[in-house]
Amino acid sequence: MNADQLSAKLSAIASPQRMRVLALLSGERLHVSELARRVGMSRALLYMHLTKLEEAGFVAGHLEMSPDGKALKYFELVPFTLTLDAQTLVDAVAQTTNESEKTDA
Amino acid sequence: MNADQLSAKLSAIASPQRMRVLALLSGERLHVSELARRVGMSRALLYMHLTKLEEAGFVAGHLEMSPDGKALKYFELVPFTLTLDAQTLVDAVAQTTNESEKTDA
DNA sequence: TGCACATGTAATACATTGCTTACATGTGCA
DNA sequence: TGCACATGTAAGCAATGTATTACATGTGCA
Repeated sequence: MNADQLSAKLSAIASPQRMRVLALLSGERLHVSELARRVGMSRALLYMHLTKLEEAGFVAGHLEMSPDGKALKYFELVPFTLTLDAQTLVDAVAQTTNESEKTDA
Repeated sequence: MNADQLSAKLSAIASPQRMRVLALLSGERLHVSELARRVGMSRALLYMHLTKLEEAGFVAGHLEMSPDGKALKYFELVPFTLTLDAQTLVDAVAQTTNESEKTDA
């Protein structure tokens, strides 16, 4: 993982609002409207946050049909573990500057 | 560590520019002007980044006198290891919402 | 037909960051 | 005296990120 990718992941998670979303999804799978009520923010805003989290790979969402015919978009947490220390950063930076000479991976 | 504190730390580190700074300081102690040349950015800009990193506790700076009488502000890396997973976030969020009822820590 | 509840997005305003330029101040030295 | 090199900060601007409001669309049901 290069510096830009790592930065994207960290930026996605580095927000109190998004942390709350992740914490809630950590307990259970929820659909957007329900999640919006739980976390106390507008759907539109939640949407932006969810999009960011999904792009970074922390959550995954998929549309489902409820028994009574309503379309519900459920989001669930994607398990992850990130360890951050100086060496991690050195490696990420190294892979970034050498972006040109990538042989296999 | 509550959500806001964690967010501050992650935000500080979630920047390719600041990652480069940390990576450089990981190898050696450097003073601001020299660091600015190495990383290829203006001193003023570097200052902002260093301030952010210092507030988050990733680097520490102190003024020193060079043999020839110049004041040099050296920065060095503060060793750190951060592990991020769902539980970490749940804990951080929990400590934030219970901000009112803090007993001892 | 109209209400309740769902998804999805556009427009807009506002706040925060990131960055550049410029200046003030201080030391050593030719 | 003036140049080179250092710290430290303020002002202004461009780019991002955050948040609100509003609208279009669809389903079930009284």
